[in-house]
Amino acid sequence: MDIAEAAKRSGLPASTLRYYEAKGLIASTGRQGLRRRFAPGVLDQLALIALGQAAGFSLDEIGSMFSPSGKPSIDRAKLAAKADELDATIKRLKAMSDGLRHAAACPARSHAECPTFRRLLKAAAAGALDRRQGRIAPRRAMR
Amino acid sequence: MDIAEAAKRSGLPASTLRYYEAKGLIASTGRQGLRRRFAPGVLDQLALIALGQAAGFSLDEIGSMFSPSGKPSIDRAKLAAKADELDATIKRLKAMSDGLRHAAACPARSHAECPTFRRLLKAAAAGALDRRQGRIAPRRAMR
DNA sequence: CTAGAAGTTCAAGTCAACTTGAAGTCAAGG
DNA sequence: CCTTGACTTCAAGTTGACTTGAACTTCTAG
Repeated sequence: MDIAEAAKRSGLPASTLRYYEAKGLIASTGRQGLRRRFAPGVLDQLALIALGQAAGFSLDEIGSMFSPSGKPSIDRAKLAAKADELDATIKRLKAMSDGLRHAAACPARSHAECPTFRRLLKAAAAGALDRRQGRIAPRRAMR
Repeated sequence: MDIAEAAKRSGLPASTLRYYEAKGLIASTGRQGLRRRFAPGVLDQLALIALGQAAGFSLDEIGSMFSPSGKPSIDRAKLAAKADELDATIKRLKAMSDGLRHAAACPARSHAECPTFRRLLKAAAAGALDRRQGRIAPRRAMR
């Protein structure tokens, strides 16, 4: 597979694939002339990277979690710790979602005065302020 | 409240508060000499901002969702749409968490060969690749 | 009254994750 | 054979969310 096909099949621009290769996140099987060739497995690898990103890991973290061949390369305890982190993030997100949904539905004049909203806010904000972590990045344009 | 106290109570550096004020996300009640004074309500406002960030909204989005006084300023349909977006993100995060936890526990030699892991990966990755959005930012150092 | 801690502005720097541009290389079709 | 378009490298630019530094002004304690 050449870079154009890998790009097309993964939905990522070729520049990103080169960037990931330079970072050591993926590997090409070699070159045909100057041109990179990729094995089909690179698509799984890219999916894994996208997944890791969606879960809030930086590219460096992803690189340290999985080798360019897609096999987990860190210890199980660390993976479990990441899962715990993720679960905490999920809880806060759930609170935010509930808060937004309530704000959308609540008939109170001002949400600042609505006890339900305040409770939700307080619960979620406590987590957000104290353990400021696990933010979700601004979403990019869909392609 | 002066900026130092607001900083201390919110856990944010003063520079961030100035930055938020410049962005129109919070408002000072006025100046005492050159120095900003903040009403206690600014703390709720900051909590709301932190919450919005944790949920993946950019500062601009937060600014358009809530006025500097903390009242929701956009329509309810939009809030509900954001909540839906968030729920989708939560689903992917949950899949990632399950995937990590499984990777930590699974006795298979290589996760690439474990059917459970592959199923989880496939499900989550499909979402992550197709609708590339709602990433969580790399977490910053805890303070 | 004066020293110094803490406030102020404004411009510039930082970081991650890419993207873009310039300049060059190469393979395939007409 | 020659053009064309996809590929290559490398450096520099972009964006969001801040942070840092320089130069300056104030409030507060002694």
